[in-house]
Amino acid sequence: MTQWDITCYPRPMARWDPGAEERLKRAALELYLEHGYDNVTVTQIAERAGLTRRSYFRYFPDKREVLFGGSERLPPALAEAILAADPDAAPLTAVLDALARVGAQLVEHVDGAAERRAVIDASPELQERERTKAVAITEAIRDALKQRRVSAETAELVAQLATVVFQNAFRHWIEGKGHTSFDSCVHTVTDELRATLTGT
Amino acid sequence: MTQWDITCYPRPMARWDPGAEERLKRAALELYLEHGYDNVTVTQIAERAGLTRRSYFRYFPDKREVLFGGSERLPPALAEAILAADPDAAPLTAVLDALARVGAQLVEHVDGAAERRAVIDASPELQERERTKAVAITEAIRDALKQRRVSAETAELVAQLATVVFQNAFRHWIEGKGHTSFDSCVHTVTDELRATLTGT
DNA sequence: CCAGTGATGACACAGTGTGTCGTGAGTGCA
DNA sequence: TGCACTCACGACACACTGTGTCATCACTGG
Repeated sequence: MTQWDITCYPRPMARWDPGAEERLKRAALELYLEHGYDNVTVTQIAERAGLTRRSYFRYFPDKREVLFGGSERLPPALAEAILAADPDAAPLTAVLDALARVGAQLVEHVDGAAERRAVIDASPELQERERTKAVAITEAIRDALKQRRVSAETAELVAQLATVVFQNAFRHWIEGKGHTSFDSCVHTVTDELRATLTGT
Repeated sequence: MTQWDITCYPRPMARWDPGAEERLKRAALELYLEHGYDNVTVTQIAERAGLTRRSYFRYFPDKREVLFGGSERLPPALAEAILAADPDAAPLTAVLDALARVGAQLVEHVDGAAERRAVIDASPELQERERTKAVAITEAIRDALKQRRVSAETAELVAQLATVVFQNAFRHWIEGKGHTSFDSCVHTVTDELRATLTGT
């Protein structure tokens, strides 16, 4: 009555079941939704995924990270897009364009975004980790700008500003799910931000 | 040879030594500086403070919080300053004025600011907690703005923007310790931010 | 058929955070 | 003086996180 002898993978795949990481992610999301993050133990997640507690920690460094798989690809993607932008473009312009472009394709293959948001919103501990992911974005933007010969000070501020735009745009996009493009969300937030700063 | 029979407090003070919380703060800062956050245990902190591990957790909810004592007073102070500002002032103006005012007096009775910064900068775990404190500031600003009848959307953005200003101004102030006023740091950052946004 | 590889299980251990109970110093009252 | 009362603290137990170490076992390549 085990659940991992259903699929049969071709050559270069693993000796045991290769879907372990995915099973852990799904099990964790389900359990966190059902009982709340604090009331779930790593042992329970591992057992639902058909593994032991020790094996969980071979896939994820701690109890939180299981919810943020894939987020490590966003910072380098943003950096690449920024470096590929028009060399003459102003720093903020280059970053916002990159944001809109990368964010648009990011938004495609995000499944369970609403569930993840619900779980995170209910747990301060998970919110702390999410902010760390946001900082990774900020740092990637800052470093990319430095490579474009932007001053350290300006790079830092533009990166923080852009992260504010990104977070709010993403929130807008989730709230108005499907009815608005990510690109327009970015522009809306940027315009509002510009209005508050110049109108002062 | 105990260290808590030196001072003698008046009536409404405690039965044991009332300086327990302060001793824990100092012990933690010292140990974190000496050996690094990860290599220090709560037991070591408590013992240096002349207490047991169990008593540590009666003063602080976890191993991190001991470094952030007093930070809970900043959000309400900011909120109060914002609500006391000129009712006709633009949202960002009101917030930045409050920031400069409250920050100026905050900066006075902050001892060991540089040490705390060094410890936090060396520990991702402490950085996560510090961001939580920043979010508390953002939320206080947002809620204060809402009480000033600012729209929810604008309040959110201005609050996030102001928090960016606050953090960078505080960093500038620490780096140029004593040579610049907190107020001027706020203005410098604000001007730079405005330049990047309007110049785009 | 056999040695090598690599994911996994089993076990041990330090450390965090919490619940519970006992103790002993200081307090208020007769 | 005596006596209950309060309350910070110590002592102990416990669940859980995160990590090191070793054994196992399936699969691979020869």
